[in-house]
Amino acid sequence: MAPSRGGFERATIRRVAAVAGVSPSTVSRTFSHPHLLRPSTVERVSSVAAELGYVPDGSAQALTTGRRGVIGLVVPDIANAFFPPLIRAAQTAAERAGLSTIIGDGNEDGTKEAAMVSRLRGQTDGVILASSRAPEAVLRSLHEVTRLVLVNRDLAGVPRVLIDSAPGMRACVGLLAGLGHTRIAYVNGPATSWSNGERLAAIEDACREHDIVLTTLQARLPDHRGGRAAAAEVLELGVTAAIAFDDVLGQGLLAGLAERGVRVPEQFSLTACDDTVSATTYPPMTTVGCPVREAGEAAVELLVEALGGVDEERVRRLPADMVVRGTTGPVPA
Amino acid sequence: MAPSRGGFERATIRRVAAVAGVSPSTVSRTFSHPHLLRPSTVERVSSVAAELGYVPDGSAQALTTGRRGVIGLVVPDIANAFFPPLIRAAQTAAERAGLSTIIGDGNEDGTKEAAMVSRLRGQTDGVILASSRAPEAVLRSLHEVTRLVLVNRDLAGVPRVLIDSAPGMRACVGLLAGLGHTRIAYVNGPATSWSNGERLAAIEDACREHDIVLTTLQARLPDHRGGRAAAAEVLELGVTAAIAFDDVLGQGLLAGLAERGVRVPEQFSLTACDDTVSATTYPPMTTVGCPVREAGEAAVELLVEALGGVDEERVRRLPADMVVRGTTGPVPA
DNA sequence: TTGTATGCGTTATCAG
DNA sequence: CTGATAACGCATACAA
Repeated sequence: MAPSRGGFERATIRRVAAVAGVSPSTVSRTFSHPHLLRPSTVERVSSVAAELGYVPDGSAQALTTGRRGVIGLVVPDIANAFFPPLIRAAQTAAERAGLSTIIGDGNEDGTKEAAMVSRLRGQTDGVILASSRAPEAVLRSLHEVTRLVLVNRDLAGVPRVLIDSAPGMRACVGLLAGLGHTRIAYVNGPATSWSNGERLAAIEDACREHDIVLTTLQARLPDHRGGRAAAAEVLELGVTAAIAFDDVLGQGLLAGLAERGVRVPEQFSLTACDDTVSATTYPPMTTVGCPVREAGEAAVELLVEALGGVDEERVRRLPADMVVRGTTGPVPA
Repeated sequence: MAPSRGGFERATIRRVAAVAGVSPSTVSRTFSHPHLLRPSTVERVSSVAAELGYVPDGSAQALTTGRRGVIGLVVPDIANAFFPPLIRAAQTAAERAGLSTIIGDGNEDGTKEAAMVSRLRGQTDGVILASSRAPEAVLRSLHEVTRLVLVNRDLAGVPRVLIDSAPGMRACVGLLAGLGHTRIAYVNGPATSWSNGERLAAIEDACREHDIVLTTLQARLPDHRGGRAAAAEVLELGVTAAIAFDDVLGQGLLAGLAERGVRVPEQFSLTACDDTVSATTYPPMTTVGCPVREAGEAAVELLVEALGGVDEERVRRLPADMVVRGTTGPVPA
């Protein structure tokens, strides 16, 4: 077997030891427990290591310590604007804990997700599964064999981070009620989405409270085009305001309205959720600002705790609040 | 040392072997070279492995084979809309090659990037560095010690994928010229960006060719707000059209124009680059569609080649072409 | 404070 | 076709 596939002669702990005139264990300690060594030794070994371009081999470390120093983070779609900030925050938090992050794209497919998590078992210390599309039973069996943290999936017994968009959604309904709207529409997101269920429930509840007539509809697809196409339907409903499942759908809706010459917020009001693209639309959208960064950090924290042996169930709920911008106005006369 | 940190009893190849009544080697072969085994043996071992929830330990595999089955992908900012599609495509291509992908966020900082790549050396087989902000010398020394592929960085001697936005940019100028525009502005991107240099050069060239007077300016920051703020400056220039470095800047510009009551494309024309958010603005922007997905795939292919021992310099150039949408129109009378 | 010996889980070599 | 054995690079218990 050729150990150096392709030609790079990677420096090993032994080579460094030989050059520095110490034993391999001393080199090892230089990196993992320098306080056990005489400062001058650390100094000398470090400089030799740097000179030789030595970097500890993660695989070998993993084999002896049982910790790979890598976690997995699986999301349904990296390209969905909701996830990159979450990924970024998680990645930063992980790095702070000395962990690298392998990103998995589940391709909006629960089966694919489960397969990824399984494979990741052999390469990571644990995995975070965000907005999973997989059925409960699958998640449970995954949790049996892997250190697992869920984001936006409420499964008793599994550590999880939940973004609670209900307060924000209720606030949106309240805002619209205050502006005189009495008939509004909710444009649903994906049926398999836990968040969609939560949001819908909160809106229904708030509408009852404010005596608002709510009509719900489903966009053909929960994306920009779907939202754009849904504008026609929404207008036919005779409502004066709409709440979109998320920003992407909301932005589509906004474009669809503009396309039809409907001025927002003068003639129609609109709110969305997530605050992914709301700040960059014109007019900027009133939305619910989901704390995705905090969610990413919290998920890593929970996973790190679990890796450390904490076995109790941990749940972190993060409230999402309304952000008022320019798409909400008084009901037209 | 406690081998099973935290409580999970991971099945090893030996346990599977014992239960299946074969030798460890046979279990190993069941997964890596099943064709060397009698089908019935493969069958039996596989079922035992499945029962025990056995997954090969990547670290141990890495140690013997010299291949970790993991590559790194470092980008300046995961949350920048340009990268997620590239990441996604790269990740998919990598997976097809049996590789997992560790994502690194360089935080728009060349030094941070270099540190990430260094660290990744111990955990990956090679790394892809996209739109690096690091100076040439740093990249070269990184290339000395790591299998490295660059995206959008033209460094002789290092395998690289270059998205050539010049044709698209020239086409934009041509389009505007055909619509009667004779004075246009270019809003620059980051100074350290290789792409910005390429785009500017192409535009200058095309403007000369079409007898167009070009004014260039710099947004305070190359983001949405920067673009929005730049709208005022652009309007003062007395030009009838503008080309933005990228979509984000373009979208900001578009919002800034709307804010000032300037109708696009009736009173002012606008083009951008990247096609990240152009399709979702209102009106949808004319832009240059960068083949980021292809770039991600190509980068992985180059890296896989390098891992396979291909030592010759490989360069892949991908042309970006114009996508005409709704922000370009005839010069106002 | 440092060195020596052993084993982590797997694969490749070689023997059968 | 299958089994025994020796590494891979590192961290640790133990010895010095």
